[in-house]
Amino acid sequence: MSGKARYNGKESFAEWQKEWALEDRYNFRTIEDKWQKIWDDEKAYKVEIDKSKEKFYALVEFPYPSGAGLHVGHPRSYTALDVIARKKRMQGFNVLYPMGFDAFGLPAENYAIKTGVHPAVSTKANIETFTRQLKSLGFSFDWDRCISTCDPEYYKWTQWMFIKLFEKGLAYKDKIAINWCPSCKVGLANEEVVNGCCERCGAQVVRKDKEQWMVAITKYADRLIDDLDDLDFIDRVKSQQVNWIGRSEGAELDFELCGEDGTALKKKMKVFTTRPDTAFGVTYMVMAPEHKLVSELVSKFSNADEVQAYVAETAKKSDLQRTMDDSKTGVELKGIKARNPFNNTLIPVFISDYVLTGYGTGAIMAVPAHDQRDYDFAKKFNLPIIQVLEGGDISEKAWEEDGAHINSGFMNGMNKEDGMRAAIDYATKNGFGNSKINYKLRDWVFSRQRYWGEPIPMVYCEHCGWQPIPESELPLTLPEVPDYHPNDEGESPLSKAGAWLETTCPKCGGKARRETDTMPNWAGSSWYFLRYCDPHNDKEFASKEALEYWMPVDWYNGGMEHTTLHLLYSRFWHKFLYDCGLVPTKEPYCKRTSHGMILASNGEKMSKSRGNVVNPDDIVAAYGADTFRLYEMFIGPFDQVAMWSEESLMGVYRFVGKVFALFKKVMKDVKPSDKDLRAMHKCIKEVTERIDQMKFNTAVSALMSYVNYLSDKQEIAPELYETLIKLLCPFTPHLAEEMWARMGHNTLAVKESWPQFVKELAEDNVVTIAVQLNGKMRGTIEMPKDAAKDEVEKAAFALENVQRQTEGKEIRKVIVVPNKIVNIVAA
RNA sequence: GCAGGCGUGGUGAAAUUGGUAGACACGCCAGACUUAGGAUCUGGUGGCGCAAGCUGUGAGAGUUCGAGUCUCUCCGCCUGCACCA
Repeated sequence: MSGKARYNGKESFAEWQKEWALEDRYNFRTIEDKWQKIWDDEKAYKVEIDKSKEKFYALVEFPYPSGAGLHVGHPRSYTALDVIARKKRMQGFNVLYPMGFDAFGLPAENYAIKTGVHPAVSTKANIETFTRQLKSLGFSFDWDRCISTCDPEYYKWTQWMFIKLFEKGLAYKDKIAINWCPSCKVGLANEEVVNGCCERCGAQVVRKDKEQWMVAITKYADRLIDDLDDLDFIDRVKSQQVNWIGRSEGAELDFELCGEDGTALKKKMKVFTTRPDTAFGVTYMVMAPEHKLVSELVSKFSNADEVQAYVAETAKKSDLQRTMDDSKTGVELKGIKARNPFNNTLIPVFISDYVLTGYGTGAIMAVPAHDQRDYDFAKKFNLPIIQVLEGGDISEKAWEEDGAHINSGFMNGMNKEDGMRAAIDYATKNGFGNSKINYKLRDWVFSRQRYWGEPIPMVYCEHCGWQPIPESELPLTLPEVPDYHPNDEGESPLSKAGAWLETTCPKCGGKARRETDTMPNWAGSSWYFLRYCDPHNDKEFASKEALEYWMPVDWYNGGMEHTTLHLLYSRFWHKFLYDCGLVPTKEPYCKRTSHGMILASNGEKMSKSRGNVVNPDDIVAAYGADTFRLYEMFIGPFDQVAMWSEESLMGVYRFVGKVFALFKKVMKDVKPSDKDLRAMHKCIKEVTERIDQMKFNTAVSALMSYVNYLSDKQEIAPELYETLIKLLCPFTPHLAEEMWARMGHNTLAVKESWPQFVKELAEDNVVTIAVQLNGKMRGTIEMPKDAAKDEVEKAAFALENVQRQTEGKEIRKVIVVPNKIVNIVAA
């Protein structure tokens, strides 16, 4: 550390202090610039492995460096974990709190298409802006560990891990429907489809099958559910992940298809059902319009034209539109029937878009009496409804509760459990079905026909099929391309990369062609927390030593919107690496919390188009980083949405100014009174506990109450003020540093130790007890803490109000809750 | 549609997890002060009422000595839905 920087060019600390004494206005600009520079010069937040200390790994979701710059929502999460990281550091932990950039993505590419600016150029500029903005807020990131997913030294390892997935059979190619704009001839992201039309040209978007790289996350479905048990994730994250994976137990059953007259077509229609026991109530069957049996059997349909028209119509709808639509549509496949294997009846077969190809087998047996969607469909198409579970009235709606089986042959009288078992046994014995576990979770579509992403390190050889490129050729860097549009077949812009495409097969040495698809954003963000542990390693993605010291992440905070995608993908990815013996823990994150969004003052989302965006730069310029940080912590409950309010921010600004001004009342020789110490210890206790619980808003309230208490005093003992500085340090580090120095210290406040509270002093020795009569408040009594029950009761009855209102009444019961309440029940 | 969440003064909210509803702020009202500042300080501020008191946590019911908190029904709002990240 350089004395020059510390004393701002002055020879001695005393000289510098003298200069301050003249300045009694809170000048955040000078203070913040000064301390940011000192922290930077001294690398105050640089962290290394130190086995003598307990580690703490705090992580926030790294941002996508958009052209719009930092949003006021970003610092909510970053400040929160900065507060936690700083407190942990003061408590003696070796804290890793890193930051980086999730830098590949669609917006940079669209910007390139529009302007011709290479995504690497615009991304670099955006990262610089973000870095400047983040640094202006005084976060305690170890900037030496900053990473970017678009850096070849980083994505080398993303590609390396993909090859591992391929080698273990978890990456494969499959046909998947994409959004296709027939006019632009491009595949569109969901976000680029507006009301079923192309965002750029307005043409009707259709679904089109395309070969894509897939990753078999479903193979990990059970472990992704089961291992949640041992994790400290907030409940709504856990339940949302469990529901997203959507495990359900049931059966797969085969229904024979036949002609109208019952002649077998030698085709089976496989369905998944969670209620095979209701099979006697099946009155029709439904396939998704894309189901392959539809095209295979098209010659058998007497209404083939109608069927094909419906299939074409369905291609225009997304899965989301299909499930959201209430009105059931569909077409009967005239000319064929299905045979119910349980009772041999022939039933009609339909196609309808309420059945999706992606879930189960893409076909269902419909039980209209006991499923509302089937019921609606049956009513619309005048299909029979047969009740097989006792209990409800099915004249108006489906009966979706349980009941004993009726009209169900061998299952009659059985409950759900027995019925399920009997139905599956029957199906197994007769060879038309078996029990089956199904998931809503689908395998991960890993291909993008885009430029600005990691190239998929695979080559295709006529003889050997798909082969990964040798490790020595990694990273496979993005080639330059003449333009960033996909080609007319919708192939990635990389298909125009000329000579880059041609290579040799790593297996047979023959001619081979490179994969032109790139990876999705989620790839790079699936393992970035591992790279932070050892970001400059060029031999491995991170050393074993670094991983064993730093992993797992102790506390990970991020948005709810990432719960089902990023958070699940990265848990899966990590488990895969664990299975390969590459990481020491089976889960990446011990604790996961989530912050609420910050909305504009009118409750709307902040957006450029609405013109209600608050730029963090303006706030820092007008009020300073400390006020900004403290306001974001005070704005409301951390896990809920909050509305931006410059008036509330002003209140916080006043508070910060008050803390600054309070310094003048600090007198060297004043000793704290017992009451002072109680106030101080209470504040330490509340701030300490509330930070751990992420109740930042009430932690700030506690600080405000303490400052109000100190403000009422004429003279303040140094101990009281220094404790305040330390407690404020995680929230307003610049101010804390400044006041710490003004108190005459030449150490850094951020490296001081966190104050401890004495339990006895943090609690009041006199308590106010509420006195109720029949549950209604009638007054309060002051009692020493833990006073005897009968003493409390006596004092309660002594209240004038109580005497008056109990006069002539019978006292039936007196409830005394120690230190809290006395309730007298009288009549 | 499915899934998760939220609902308390004029506003943001708090409530030791079943025990004094509205802490801490914003705003507002009244007053003080003057280096006229984005001031600062003091007092007040859920509603009705002169008061005693009554009433009050989206609506309705229930459990309890006691419910913002637990249970059920209903209403409203927000978020996500797999190629935005």
